[in-house]
Amino acid sequence: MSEKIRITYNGETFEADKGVRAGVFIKEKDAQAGDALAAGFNGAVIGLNAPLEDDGELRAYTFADAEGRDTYWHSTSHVMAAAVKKLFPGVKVAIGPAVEEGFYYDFDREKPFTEDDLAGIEAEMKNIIKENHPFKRKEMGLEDAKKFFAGAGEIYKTEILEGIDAEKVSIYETGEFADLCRGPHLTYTKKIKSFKLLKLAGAYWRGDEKNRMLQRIYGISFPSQDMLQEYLDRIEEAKQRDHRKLGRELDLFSTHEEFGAGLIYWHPKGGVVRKEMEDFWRDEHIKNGYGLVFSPHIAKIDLWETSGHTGFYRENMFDTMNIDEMQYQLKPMNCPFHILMYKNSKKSYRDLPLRWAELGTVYRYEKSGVLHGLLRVRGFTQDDAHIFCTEAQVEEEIINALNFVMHILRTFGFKDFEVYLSTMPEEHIGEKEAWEKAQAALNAALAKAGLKYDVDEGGGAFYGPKIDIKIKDALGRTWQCSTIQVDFALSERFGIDYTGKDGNEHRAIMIHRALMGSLERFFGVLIEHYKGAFPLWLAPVQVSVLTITQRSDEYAAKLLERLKVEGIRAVLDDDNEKIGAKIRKAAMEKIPYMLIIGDKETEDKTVSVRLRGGQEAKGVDFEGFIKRLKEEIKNKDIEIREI
RNA sequence: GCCGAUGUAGCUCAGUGGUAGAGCAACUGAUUCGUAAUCAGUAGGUCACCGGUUCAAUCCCGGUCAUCGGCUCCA
Repeated sequence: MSEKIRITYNGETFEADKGVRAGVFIKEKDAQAGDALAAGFNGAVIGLNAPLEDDGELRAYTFADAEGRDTYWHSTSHVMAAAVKKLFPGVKVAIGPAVEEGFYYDFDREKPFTEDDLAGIEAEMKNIIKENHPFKRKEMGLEDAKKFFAGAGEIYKTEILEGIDAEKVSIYETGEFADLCRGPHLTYTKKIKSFKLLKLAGAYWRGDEKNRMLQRIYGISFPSQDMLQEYLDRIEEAKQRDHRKLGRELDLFSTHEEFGAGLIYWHPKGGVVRKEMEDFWRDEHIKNGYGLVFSPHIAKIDLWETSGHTGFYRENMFDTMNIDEMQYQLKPMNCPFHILMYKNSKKSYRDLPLRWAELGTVYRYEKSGVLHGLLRVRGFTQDDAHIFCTEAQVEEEIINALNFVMHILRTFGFKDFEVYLSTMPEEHIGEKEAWEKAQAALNAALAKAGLKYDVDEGGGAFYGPKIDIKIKDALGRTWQCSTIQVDFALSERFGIDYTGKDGNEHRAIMIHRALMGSLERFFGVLIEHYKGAFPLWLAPVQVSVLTITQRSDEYAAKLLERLKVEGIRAVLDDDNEKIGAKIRKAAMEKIPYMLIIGDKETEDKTVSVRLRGGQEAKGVDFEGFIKRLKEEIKNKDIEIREI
């Protein structure tokens, strides 16, 4: 009679033989759990092969769970490594984890892999899967493992082992390939139903550019072909939304690499969107008690020395320029200028809080390899603001800023957010007490604003704690735009003071805050979010008037004039083309409304309306249509209502 | 910056060791048409830039610049 243990599964407790394998147990108790990939036991993720030795709570993980997916992808990465080792025997393996979407494995090989190699590796992976190898777990003493991997020439594994402080480590074998690995893994390679190797990349060993560059292969796998196809379709959809592609197609902006990488040229159509963004931004700031300020683009280097930027921010700054024998610096940030304005006159507690906002254009040196369309550039306009306040006002100012951010982001059509509170990092300035007070204020503000958030422990800037808000776009991708940061450093460096009620000088608290972050970046996110089909209030062209024959040109021109008088951005398409071609052209430009004008409309003095989605309405009263448009623009409606 | 790929007409892309081609866009003409492409014609390129090999280079080699994918995920 074997020893018994007690296992709780799905809320029910069972007696089981000690040492029963997790997968066997799950299969017996749960007919529904046939697609289990891994298991959770007393808080740890384990393989289905793992024996259960103690009492405890067990659960199954499928591909629907992050734990299940990680196991699935991690195992696929082992299969890939096994294939690579077989095809390219001299290659050394580094690490091969599951990532957010898929997996990778880093290899050290003299010659980089080519796209053609991927096909061969995929074929070999298919063989390995077909041969249905088990993922065999073995334990090995630390010293034995070092000898084993040193003997195999696996220098990266031995380096990893140097950093491990344990008596035993585990090895997973997949066919002939043995890898140092914590696991867990799938039971057999055949569980991997469909996979694809996606891209090749160079990656530094341990992410450090001082280290050797390894060859990384990325891939992804799924339990069904359909799921893989769905994933590939989503990649394709993201490609279609790429703001760089749409920016060109819709004539929104351009870059001119030959005259400077990472610098953006806003064309008139992009300019309209920017104008609307800015107008809205300014109006809302005035309503929310901000003063609008403007500051220069350069200042003597001395200012940046006082602010400390020449120290901690040097590598992101453009070189200085020599003017009248003095060194001037193109600004990478607006804050020092706002501080100079603050210090221009003596401030008292009665003046605070002071909220100063600026659409300030800054220039930052970014490494050439990280530039990316509108999202990572070298010159951009921040929607920056600095709030100077007393310690007692911090919490309220943060709440105001949070509500303000949400109002702005929601108006632009974003509904889902991820909020992070980043706290004191190891390297920081300022007293611990000040940090704790500020963090408590941020915490309280988040709670009062009713926002769910995650704490990024130690993730704050060295000069203060911060709240970051990431927006989720139509494809569920997240983008970091908004940030609210408390800054102890600059208040100290510049001596930002105010006279208190008690007649003494006190240190003011400075809060940096950006809502959209950078106009360029936010514009890029908007383009991708809307796939170029902007809401009416942002649309570069709001209405296109299309004539069916030249007989309607005169009436159509009158309509155009009337729309323009009403402040609506309208164009007339009186080209000598058939109506189908004109509709196609307007549709590809993603214009929200088309007015189709033929003999009938000219006769009745009506318009025929076609919405961007394709819906049509004939015999529509023109003045009523204008009224509708103006209402929709005023409300900043995201969707176009059916007519 | 580093690794890899790429750079041919405004755009999307063919192509070859003997100085280039398509579709779309543009322009001209014909057509006057009812909800996603009318027909015909014309024009448009230092084949990214610099150098080398060659009788000859857009093509082969080297360099530069730029773009794209990565370089955060830690057995």
